Amino acid sequence: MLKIYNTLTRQKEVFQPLTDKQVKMYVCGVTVYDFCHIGHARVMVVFDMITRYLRARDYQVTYVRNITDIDDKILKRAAENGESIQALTERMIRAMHEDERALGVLPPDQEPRATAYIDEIIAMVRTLEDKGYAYAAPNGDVYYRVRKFASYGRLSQRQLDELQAGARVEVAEAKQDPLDFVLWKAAKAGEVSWPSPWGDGRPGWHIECSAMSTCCLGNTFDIHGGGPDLPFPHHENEIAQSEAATGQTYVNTWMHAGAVRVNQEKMSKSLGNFFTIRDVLAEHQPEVVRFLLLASHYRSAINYSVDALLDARKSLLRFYNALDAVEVIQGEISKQWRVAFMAAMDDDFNTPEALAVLYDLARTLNTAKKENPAQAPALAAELRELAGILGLLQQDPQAFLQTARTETEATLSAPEIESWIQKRQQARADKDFAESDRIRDWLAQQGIILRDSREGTRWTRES
RNA sequence: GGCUGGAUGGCAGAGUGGUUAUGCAGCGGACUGCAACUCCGUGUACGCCGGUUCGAUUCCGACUCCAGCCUCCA
Repeated sequence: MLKIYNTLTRQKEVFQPLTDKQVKMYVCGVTVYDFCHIGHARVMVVFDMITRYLRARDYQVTYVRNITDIDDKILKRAAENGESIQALTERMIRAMHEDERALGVLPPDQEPRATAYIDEIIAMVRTLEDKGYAYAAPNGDVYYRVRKFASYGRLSQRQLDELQAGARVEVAEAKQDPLDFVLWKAAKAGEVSWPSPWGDGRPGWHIECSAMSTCCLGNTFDIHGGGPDLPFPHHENEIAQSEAATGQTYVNTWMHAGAVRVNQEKMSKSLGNFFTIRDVLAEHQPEVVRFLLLASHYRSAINYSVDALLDARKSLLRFYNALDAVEVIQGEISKQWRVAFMAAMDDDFNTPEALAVLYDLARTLNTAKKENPAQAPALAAELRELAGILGLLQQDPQAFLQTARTETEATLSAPEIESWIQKRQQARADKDFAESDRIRDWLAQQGIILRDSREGTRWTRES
């Protein structure tokens, strides 16, 4: 029985999709004006893990993640760069895809872009206007009349009057109420725009998600996800827009990933303390980053640091050492690990507990390699298969072990290393342990760690 | 100020009304020519103060501290 924590109700609930065995999920993607950072990576990896698990549990998942490709920040950045809006967004979308493929994130089933849904957005704004939830201001903007939507604030547990009291934003003159938010922005001279019943303009931020999710998944769907800073106002506004427009429940389960912190502060664009995915991947293996992101529960805050990455790498070394030098062949083994793994994941996607099961399986595999070799291939197969549900441990063990942490640390080539190992083997055969140790120490200085076994000497590039 | 989370052993990180994960580090042992890898053993830690209870880290209340949202942000 799968339970998921619902932000709307602040508790874990038994997950019951609208249609049996089918899951419709929408996740808020990124605004493509810059490279993605580790906070974005967390949302990508977490919802990828969730999708993989749901599929492993035989759900048919339709996973939609949007791309915001029109927005004030994009206009500003494109102007700064002296490039067209399209050139900027295409470049960033390409970079985002590279980043997430590196992290083992499977492509969503659909990746709708805001600029491809202008007609649908306009149609939804018109519906809101017809129903009295939206009004055109004299300046050409169209606003949502927040106080008309009775349950506004439910998701983020906010009282309207308190919101108003705490408002620090400059209130646009054209708004009838300071709480109202923009659905359609009138274009200023020279700005990119689309024609609409209210004049040339572009969509507000929140409306695109309402329009695209509804178009792709229907008026009501199962799961809506996003980052930790989205419940208010973004998701709150989405609910107001969609439910006012369709008259139906928008989303059953709301899921939000936890923040990534740096030195106990949220990693964010505005604080400027963010690390882009590509910068991190220049110095760390992608799977290490993915492991770090899944080693904590998806809702808890995690602290990003190089030390945390090194710890994650050590964990992966343990797993890949277990998978090294063993055949991977499915066979009859105890179901205990699979049962425990699924139980952990059924509990709101508890990946730390699921990983604990995999550590136990890895230890059993290590023991079997020595004491019960006939069982080892099946244990290895189970380990790889269960880890695969998390998108982990799918590399060739040697490939992982022999990859340097950073590009620059790969000083010796593999053939060179093999050659030194040969020389050392000869020395060992001659019982010339002084020479043997001299070679091993020298290789260690180059970052190469040797492991002798009956099957021969294997090597690992240390971090 | 309002709202929402959190505070677990040296570090990371789950979880539970009583048997107190897991990983890293440390210590002892096995394996090894010596190591590394691996295996075995070893750690009663749950912010503070009250309350409920036979019993609370786990439930309730107050407090302290940390973080997030309330403004663009995943």
